[in-house]
Amino acid sequence: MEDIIRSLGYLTLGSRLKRIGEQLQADTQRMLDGLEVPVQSSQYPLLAALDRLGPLPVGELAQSLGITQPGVTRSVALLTELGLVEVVQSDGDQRRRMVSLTGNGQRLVSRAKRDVWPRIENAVADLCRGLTGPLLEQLSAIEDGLAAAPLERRVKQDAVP
Amino acid sequence: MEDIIRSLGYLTLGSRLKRIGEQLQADTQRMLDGLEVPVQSSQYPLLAALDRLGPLPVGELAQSLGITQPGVTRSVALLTELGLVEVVQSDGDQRRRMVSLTGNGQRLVSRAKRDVWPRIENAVADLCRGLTGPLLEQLSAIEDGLAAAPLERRVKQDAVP
DNA sequence: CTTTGTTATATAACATGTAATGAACAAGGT
DNA sequence: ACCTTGTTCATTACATGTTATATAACAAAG
Repeated sequence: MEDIIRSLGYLTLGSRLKRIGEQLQADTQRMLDGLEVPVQSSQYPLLAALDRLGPLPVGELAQSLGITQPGVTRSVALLTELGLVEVVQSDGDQRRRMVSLTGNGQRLVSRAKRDVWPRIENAVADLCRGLTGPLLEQLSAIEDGLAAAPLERRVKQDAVP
Repeated sequence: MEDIIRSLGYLTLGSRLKRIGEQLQADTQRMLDGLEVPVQSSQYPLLAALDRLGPLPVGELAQSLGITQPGVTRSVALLTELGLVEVVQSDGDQRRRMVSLTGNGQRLVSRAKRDVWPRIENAVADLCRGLTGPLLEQLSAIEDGLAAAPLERRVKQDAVP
């Protein structure tokens, strides 16, 4: 069965990148399923941003993640519900709402940084190992690689000694 | 403002691909807005698949697009509503529903193939021109390129002489 | 020819992106 | 002191992907 998105080349590059991204996220999700944490893989960038940059207002969080503000507002509401982040009114400007990690959120990120993220990085690096050449060929190699062995089967057991 | 998704490298490759794909689709949408057709850019792959492969049952359409069957069912309902595709029961197996382009759908695809798709392909090819090297660097170049000049400003006026 | 498993599609519920709009607040000129 | 205007965030409506499940049609076996 011909893969149309692949056949159409540059014309459907957007659809193709989106599709590969979704597949990678789904694979990553399966790697995370072992943890007892009820957080989707797509929420980790937000947590990582707070961990890396410290408390941020909603708008700057959106900028640093490259998504729009309503998306951040919704994710923050979800993660607040889960007790992983909290929101306080800014001291100066009453419009700004500073988002920060809670203790639980900080603990989750620390654990992920130690136990999980290195595995994911290794698995993706393994998937992309040796890739060179034109973009479309690299994408085909990634698609073929994921079909042959999804991320969760690319974890090196000695990745975190 | 640091771009977290970009900074995290392989760890967030999935989010990054998805984000670039969405941006490309949005740019493409703006290139299509000149047409009077109320079809989102994301629907074109389905139309292209029918044009290229002929009438297909829902399941095979899903396979050829690399998405799941419920997604196809919904898109087919939408495009049927717009009069661009139609569904007939298969002759043999009454479970299968063959999807095909209507006259209007065929005309839309023909027009797109002649007037619009070459421009999009050219614009994306221009964006990706000269890209080589590791995947993450190519992605950065694409992000920078889109920020510098979105697709709609990359259309060569003589692309379709 | 009924029962039982499989296949094809539809439907519902959810996730997560977008754009558009409105409310609250800040800031500046008169 | 007030308007006006811009900024920040929440809310709503939509698009489009997913998974899980229901339903209908077919196939195979007694």
